[in-house]
Amino acid sequence: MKNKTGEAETALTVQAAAAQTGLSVHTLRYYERAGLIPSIRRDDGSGHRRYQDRDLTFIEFLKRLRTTGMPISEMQRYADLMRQGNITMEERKAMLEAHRERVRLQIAELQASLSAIEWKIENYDRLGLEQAVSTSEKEGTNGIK
Amino acid sequence: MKNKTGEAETALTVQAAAAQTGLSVHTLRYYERAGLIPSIRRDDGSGHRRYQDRDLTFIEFLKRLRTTGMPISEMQRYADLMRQGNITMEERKAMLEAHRERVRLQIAELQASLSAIEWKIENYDRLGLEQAVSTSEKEGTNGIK
DNA sequence: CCTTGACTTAGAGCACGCTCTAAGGTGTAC
DNA sequence: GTACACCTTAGAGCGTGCTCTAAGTCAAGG
Repeated sequence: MKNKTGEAETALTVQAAAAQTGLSVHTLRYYERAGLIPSIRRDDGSGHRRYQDRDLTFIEFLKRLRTTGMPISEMQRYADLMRQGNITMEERKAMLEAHRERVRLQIAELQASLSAIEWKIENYDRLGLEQAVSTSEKEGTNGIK
Repeated sequence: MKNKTGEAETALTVQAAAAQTGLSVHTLRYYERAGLIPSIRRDDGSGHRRYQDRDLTFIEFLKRLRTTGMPISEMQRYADLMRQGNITMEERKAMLEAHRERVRLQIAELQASLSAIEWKIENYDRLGLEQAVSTSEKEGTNGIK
């Protein structure tokens, strides 16, 4: 959905920005109100939001943070630091480093869980349609409800 | 925290089960009420829950499903199927297979986000304490608030 | 001019997954 | 027998992250 030759076109409406980022219009406004997004420029007459390329780039980054489970409150802190300028670079970097570790842990946990799930699926294969009782479930058949 | 030589001891109280699984007492009862856990046996006189090894094993599996983002409603469906016995094995296996794909996707997404975060951290290193404006943020310094 | 439609705001509402409360039962220790 | 710890239940409450509503503004088209 690039404009012409892919050069700076800027100025998307909130709808267009929603379409492009995959967030809802509501969520975009919510993020801005929450102070996560710095400043979105407005159209002179109407006061409507006009998303520029750098806004969209930053929103993509915010999406990364959310995807990886960073709470809104921490993203607010990060955005606050950005607003304070360069003197906060170290702290921002430290936040990202801490978050990086959490993400690595998350990935490791998911991988362990994936293994467990795969193992369970293989169990269903092994004990397939002949026998039933799997290695960790001997329930069923007793009408509990 | 195994009992003696690590053999079958069964019969943990809800507190002990909570300690062992890392879930709260409240959550254990909530899961049972929600029909996620099949049956937990009760003490004759008091009616108190007595968690057996297989209960704990199954709870660990439930934790895997939750960790990987399976909604409670879907876990309820899975537990329902278990209660219906062996004829539902295929459907249960299908559920796990579908979930496995979602988990794989999640991991891929997390890894992509991790890369983005790492890249951003490296940016802070590169533009370090000398210059400030990073590749995707030229905010700051304009007192918005 | 006036309708249409996309936008604006502040604030209410909602789904999810717990988490806690209130009122009461059981059983062991003194 | 009574204090105490620990359990039971049904149901209310809560934090998070959206999601939606109501009331109003603006600009372009007929």
